[in-house]
Amino acid sequence: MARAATTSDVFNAIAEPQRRDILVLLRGGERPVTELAQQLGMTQPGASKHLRVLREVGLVRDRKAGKQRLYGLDARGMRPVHEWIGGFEQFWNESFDRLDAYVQDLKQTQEK
Amino acid sequence: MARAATTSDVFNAIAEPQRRDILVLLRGGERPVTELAQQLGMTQPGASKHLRVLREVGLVRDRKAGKQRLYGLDARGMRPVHEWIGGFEQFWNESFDRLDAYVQDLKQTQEK
DNA sequence: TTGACGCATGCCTATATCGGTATACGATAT
DNA sequence: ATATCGTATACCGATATAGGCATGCGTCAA
Repeated sequence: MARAATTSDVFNAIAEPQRRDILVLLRGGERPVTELAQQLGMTQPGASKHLRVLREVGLVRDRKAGKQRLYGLDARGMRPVHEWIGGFEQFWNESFDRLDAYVQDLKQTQEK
Repeated sequence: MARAATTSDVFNAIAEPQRRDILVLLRGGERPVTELAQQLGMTQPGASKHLRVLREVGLVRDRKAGKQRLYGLDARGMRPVHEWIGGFEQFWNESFDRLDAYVQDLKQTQEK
């Protein structure tokens, strides 16, 4: 078979470092494509493509403003990710019996 | 050029649905590869490959147990993701001036 | 109308997976 | 030593990107 589709999946959309950078920039407010491209050191077509992916998963919205097209953040789409990750929160705070046991075990089983 | 490397990047590791499923299962405790593969309806080699990725980014740990190899969750690696997403939390709760303005604008600009 | 500017797309290449199958490896049991 | 079980890997095929370049389209100014 092949790879899983990336678009239309928020988890995949934010898996790209450059797309994360775009989202961070957009926290500061709407920005035109060219400005984003410039600030992130990427080509205009490159920025447009990433923005397209972000738009398709609903993380950004765009509106026309004269010749420009302003992109703005719509962070609501990140909620599912936040919730999914939140389901693991207790696991990184507690010092697990299981984890402890594991660590103890490592000292002996360690293949190095 | 090409695609960005997926391994050694937690964001990419959890971008794969099956890998997320594995992580969820592991919240219930350590599991041998075969059991994971079976419960998730994937082949054993398939499970092993995903586990390898998860191991490389530090989300799971393994230890030998006789003939078996038990995989356990190490959720600490998810913290960076949680924190990054958390940086957007205020943006999905507030009803933005910017977002409001945008919505208003949509009603007119809407290209449909 | 003609230009210039801002963006989106199409096309093309290289590459990183994902999945499946076959197989090699390590450990336990006979 | 040999067979068997549990896993990890090698190999292969199909495909979805990420990026770069060229180009098309829409908007505003002269």
